Amino acid sequence: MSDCKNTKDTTPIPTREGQGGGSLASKYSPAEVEGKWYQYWLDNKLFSSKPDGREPYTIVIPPPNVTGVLHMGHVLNETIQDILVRHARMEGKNACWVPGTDHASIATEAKVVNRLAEQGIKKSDLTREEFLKHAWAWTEEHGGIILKQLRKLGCSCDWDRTGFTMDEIRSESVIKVFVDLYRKGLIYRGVRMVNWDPKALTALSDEEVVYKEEHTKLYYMKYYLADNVPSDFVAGEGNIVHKDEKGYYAVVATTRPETIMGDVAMCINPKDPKNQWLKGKKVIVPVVGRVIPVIEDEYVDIEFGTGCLKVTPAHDVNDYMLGEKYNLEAIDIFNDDATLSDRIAIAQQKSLAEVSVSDDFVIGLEKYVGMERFACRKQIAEDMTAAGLMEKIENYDNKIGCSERTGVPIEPKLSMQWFLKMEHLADIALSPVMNDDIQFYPAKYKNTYRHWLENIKDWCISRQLWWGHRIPAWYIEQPLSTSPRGGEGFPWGKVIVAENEEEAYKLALETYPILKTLPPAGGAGEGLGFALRQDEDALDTWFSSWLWPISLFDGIRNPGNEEIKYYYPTADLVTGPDIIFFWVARMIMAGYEYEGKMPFKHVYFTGIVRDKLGRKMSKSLGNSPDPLELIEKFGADGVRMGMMLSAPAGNDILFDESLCEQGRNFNNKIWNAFRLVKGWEVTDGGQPEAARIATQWFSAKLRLAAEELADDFSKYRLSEALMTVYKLFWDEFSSWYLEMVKPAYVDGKPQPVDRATYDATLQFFEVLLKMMHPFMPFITEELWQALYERKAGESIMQAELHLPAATDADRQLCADFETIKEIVTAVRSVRSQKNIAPKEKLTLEIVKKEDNDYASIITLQSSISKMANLSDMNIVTEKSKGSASFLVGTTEYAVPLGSLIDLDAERKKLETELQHLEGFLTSVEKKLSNERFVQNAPAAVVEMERKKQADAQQKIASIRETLASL
RNA sequence: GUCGGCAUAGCUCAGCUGGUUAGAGUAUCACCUUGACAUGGUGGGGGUCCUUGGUUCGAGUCCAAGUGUCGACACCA
Repeated sequence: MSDCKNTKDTTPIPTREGQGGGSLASKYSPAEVEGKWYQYWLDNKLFSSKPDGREPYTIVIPPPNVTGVLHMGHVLNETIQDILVRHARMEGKNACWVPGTDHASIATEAKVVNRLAEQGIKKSDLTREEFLKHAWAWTEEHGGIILKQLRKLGCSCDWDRTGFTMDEIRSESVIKVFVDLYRKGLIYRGVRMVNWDPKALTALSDEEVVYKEEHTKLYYMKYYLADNVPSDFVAGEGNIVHKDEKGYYAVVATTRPETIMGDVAMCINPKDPKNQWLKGKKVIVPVVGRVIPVIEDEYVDIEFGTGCLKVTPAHDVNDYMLGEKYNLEAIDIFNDDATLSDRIAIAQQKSLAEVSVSDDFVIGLEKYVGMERFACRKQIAEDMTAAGLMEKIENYDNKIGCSERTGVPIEPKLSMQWFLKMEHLADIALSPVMNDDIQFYPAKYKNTYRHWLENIKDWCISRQLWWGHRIPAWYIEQPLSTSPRGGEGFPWGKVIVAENEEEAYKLALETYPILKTLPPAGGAGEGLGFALRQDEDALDTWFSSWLWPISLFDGIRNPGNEEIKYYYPTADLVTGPDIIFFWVARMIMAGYEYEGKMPFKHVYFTGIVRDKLGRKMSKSLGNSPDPLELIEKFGADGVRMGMMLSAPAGNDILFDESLCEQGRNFNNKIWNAFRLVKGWEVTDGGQPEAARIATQWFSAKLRLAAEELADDFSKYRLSEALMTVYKLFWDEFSSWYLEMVKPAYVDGKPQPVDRATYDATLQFFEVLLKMMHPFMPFITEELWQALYERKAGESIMQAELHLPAATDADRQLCADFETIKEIVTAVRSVRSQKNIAPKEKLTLEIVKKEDNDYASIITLQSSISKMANLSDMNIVTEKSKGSASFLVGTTEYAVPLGSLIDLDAERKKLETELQHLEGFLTSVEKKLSNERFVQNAPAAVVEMERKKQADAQQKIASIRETLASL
């Protein structure tokens, strides 16, 4: 034991043997401990859950991307889930945490495309089947890495239940739901304006568009009048007319000059005084030479730009609406990758053929064909300026809608897509959250949720991707191998939605009996007289994620099975508020639609993990630590604690490595407390009074703490719960309890501890370990196993925390102990001020007065003696001359100092305190002398003030007395 | 622009239905290498509770306005 301090040996303790603390290293080393116990938990199937008679507690993991790697956001999220799961498990619930991964169609497909590109393979050169082979290979190669990493963190997931959004069960569930919703009339297909990602080459949902602030330009372009303007033309009052040598013109402001190629009208507000002269006119689209009408609609903002709006129905959502309203043609000028289509040149020829337009206004569009959209914007602006068609260009700050995944600006595009009607689903999902059937933590997100549901638009669920669930829709076609069959009344091109191709054939024949009249086709596999071609599109990833809490228990394919009946609804969902619409809201919809019940009872929204300067963690800033390196450095328990120390629900957390350091230090503290206790030699001697009192007090303290802890958990205040156990262990247990029961040293040798104290201490330690286990699973298991002899396969994970409820006597004892602590601290403070060594024994005098409140303290005096290192405690009526005194409550205490006393300093200290007390008394008396206070305030409050007054008066008298005697 | 949250010690945050001259962790300062732990011990200092007004016997807490800040949504081409 004596050489402990110098040892650098960090070998973890042997678990069963080696009860002697003396063999333990002075520093806790997590590395081996953590690996060892995780394997033990796995070997003994301690995470596994099967339905039984106990109350279930279920969490489904927010599935990370299958090819992702662990980042700090995951650490926060998964730590919280693990804490909740472990806590529930120790409450005796049947805890089931289901892990899994998400196929993340856009992200994964993009990664596969990139890798193929590195190998010189273009996606377009591959068939769908070939591409999917590559994608699966990639998934198997990189998939599940993140799940392995979760084990390092200590996550107690039931790994046998691991799901994947594209495995068989989940895929079949998705298809089944699609078919069902289609048959319910909630899914439809149609041409709509959608958000097009020109890099990923797919449509996106509104939620997948993020807006970015950008500095752009506002271009003011000249649209010359096509009408002959009489020479005596006079615009009315208030009109603003533009005219130059080429003629009269209107000015249109736009941020996207390249889209003029799709212009089909110019729109003004009918009430706009400055543009009245344009009513009923026709104008020439510059560069293009197309003659377009001036239309009127109040949609146009009079104040913006010049009040003239160019209408391009194919490339702007609002213009699209105008186009619908006024029956305008939509000219799509872009290819799918947002390069300029050759349709623009064709359109120009067509428009020039109709009306003759002076060459002054026209530039041949061939040169722009194939150009990238932004290059074209720059080019066309230059060309227009050169041709005198540009009035001016201004700087303009704008928010651009960009693809969440690829980051490129979205192109609004008309296309044929599949949509899910949201009205009914939003209806069933709103009220459970608003009336707290499903509780949000923090509740502020209820507003966000409501706002979204009340303004919801139909969900575009089709994606032009291959990696994902292929839409189960087939189009009826004529077989290729036979000559065209034509014929009126045949359903060529009609869509059939079914769970598989076979079903689709059946359904096609049922729906269109006329198909039965066709002679069989000749080709292989074309026994029927028609062919079915499956839709090429895949489904939005979230269309599978939204079923996750149901599909993980196979509740879609096998409704009402044992598992879904037992585990659903799940208890808690832990996720970031950034996916409240993508995922949380939609799971609630699916939950009510398919199970008739909420998918989870509580939603815990985490904050975003930022660095200590408040910046988002990102690869480019290099401010995102690698969680695995942190775990190596501080241990998983240390990292978990570092994360949780400052992570109240919903608040962003400013992560700093020093928090993990704090966590590691705490582990070390626990470790060393264990070393102390396990190093004790035990005798059958009697229990010292100080130790007897201490054990009594600490068992009361534990009961109170357990209540506090339960309260914190019930409110999902996990960082406060952690702080509760942190202080309980470090301050109450280590600094007070252990110091009180610690046997003394005699002649440099530690004395043995009595059996009663030893047993109690071990029991306390076990309770503390259980309280800390959800937060720090590894070290608590290590020490729990070493504390007592355990059976094979046993674990702290399953140890329940049974503590009797705290009693009034417990509360009183703990309150008295707070007084003791004050006295001890005051004595220590005297030592510190007077430079008296802790070893030197002191005497403490309790000054007896009428109405003194020290009665209960006297019974605890042995503890005071021990902690303050006193030789004597005397009750006196008159304190010794030359003593330092202090007040605790209304009782005066004094430490005789003899020659050590510094009268000036003592006087000064007392005067400061006196001043403070007098100020306090004044404020209390002011209150009491206010008649309205005495009349209006509750009696208890007034009584309290009177007590404060009396106490203060007593204290002041006591200090005055002391001052006088000095 | 609309809506919402937040503003308390150097930092990160508690502070419940208004009622001790406001608390914690951390940082900081002083002292201490003692015999579980210097990844430690002991003691201390540190606050105009954003501003202004109001309600009230009484406001960090309730109300209003303002300022700052963060977020959601909507966007004017």
